[in-house]
Amino acid sequence: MSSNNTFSLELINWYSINKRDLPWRNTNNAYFIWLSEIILQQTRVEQGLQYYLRFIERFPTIKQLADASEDEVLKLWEGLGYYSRARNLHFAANQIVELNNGVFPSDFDNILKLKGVGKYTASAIASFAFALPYPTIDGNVYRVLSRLFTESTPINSSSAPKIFETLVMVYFNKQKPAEFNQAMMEFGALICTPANPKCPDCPLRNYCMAFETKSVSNFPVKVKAAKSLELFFYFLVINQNELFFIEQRKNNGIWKKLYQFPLIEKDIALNLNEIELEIAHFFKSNRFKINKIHPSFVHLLTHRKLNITIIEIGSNDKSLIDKYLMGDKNTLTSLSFPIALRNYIDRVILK
DNA sequence: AATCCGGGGCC
DNA sequence: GGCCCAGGATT
Repeated sequence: MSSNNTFSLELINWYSINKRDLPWRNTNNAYFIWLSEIILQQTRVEQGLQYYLRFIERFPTIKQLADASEDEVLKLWEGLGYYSRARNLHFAANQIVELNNGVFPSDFDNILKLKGVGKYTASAIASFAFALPYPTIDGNVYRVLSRLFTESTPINSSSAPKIFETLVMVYFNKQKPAEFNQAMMEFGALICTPANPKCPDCPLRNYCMAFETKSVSNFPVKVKAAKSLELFFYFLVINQNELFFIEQRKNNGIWKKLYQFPLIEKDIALNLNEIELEIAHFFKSNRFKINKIHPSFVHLLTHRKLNITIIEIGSNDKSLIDKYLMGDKNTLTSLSFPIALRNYIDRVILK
């Protein structure tokens, strides 16, 4: 297919008129573009925008990001979710400083070597920052392509990447890779939306096989996810003269490297008597008494339904100081906690 | 090849 | 209550 195919020209023309004015679109700085792509992984533009502005203000250069502590990067990321993105971003900044003297790599293979950068993100940076001809296939593009071609392969199946790479190359514009890629994603975000796509206003509906066959609502096809697991989290808040017992999550699983209060994690709900027994067992001590049990609330993750109960307990048992960090209110403010705990900390402890 | 990893907005 | 979002790492 020639790179000046009418589809790509009409798409790019639509984009030039209708694109949103976003800060990472007004720069050629590969570092800023990389940062925006990491923030926007599985994240809506409106949700990521303030984080992007915060990061480029605090870390104007890769070197400054690399020199920061992991805790500070996580704190700046607090509330955005998928925290491995922040850890990998920080790690990759150090990769760039050590291996390339702080200069962002300018070829696809070396961009792809950065931790946290997969094929999509490498293609996005390569095309946006360096005008290299790599197509981006994100969730938007999967959806747009599946409708254009009435492609029934589930977009989250293992065979999807190869099939949709072939489809995108039908229309890909190698002379204007940045414009084509951004236009396809913006088109998916604004016109060819998941629910209630704006087909009556669609400038490309003459190319759309799903529109022609009145089957737009059947695409994209997706394999249903497994039912999420329900868990019961009991956070134990110990406040001794304005010093709080906290710990950093280390093991594999959610919220890795974030901070939290001592946690009893169960797969069934506990009654009051069972909670008391669990606390005694947890601390191997009978010298704790419950001061307050806050109403339980549900915190939903993609694969988990967490029923969270925050329990304030008291003790004069000093034997625990070695096992936990002792944080004051300033510590609670400055460290990165899961958002469910952050809400409690801000509302109840810090007021 | 399947599973895990957050939080928020929309329907 | 389910789905989706400028996906990637791990097993």
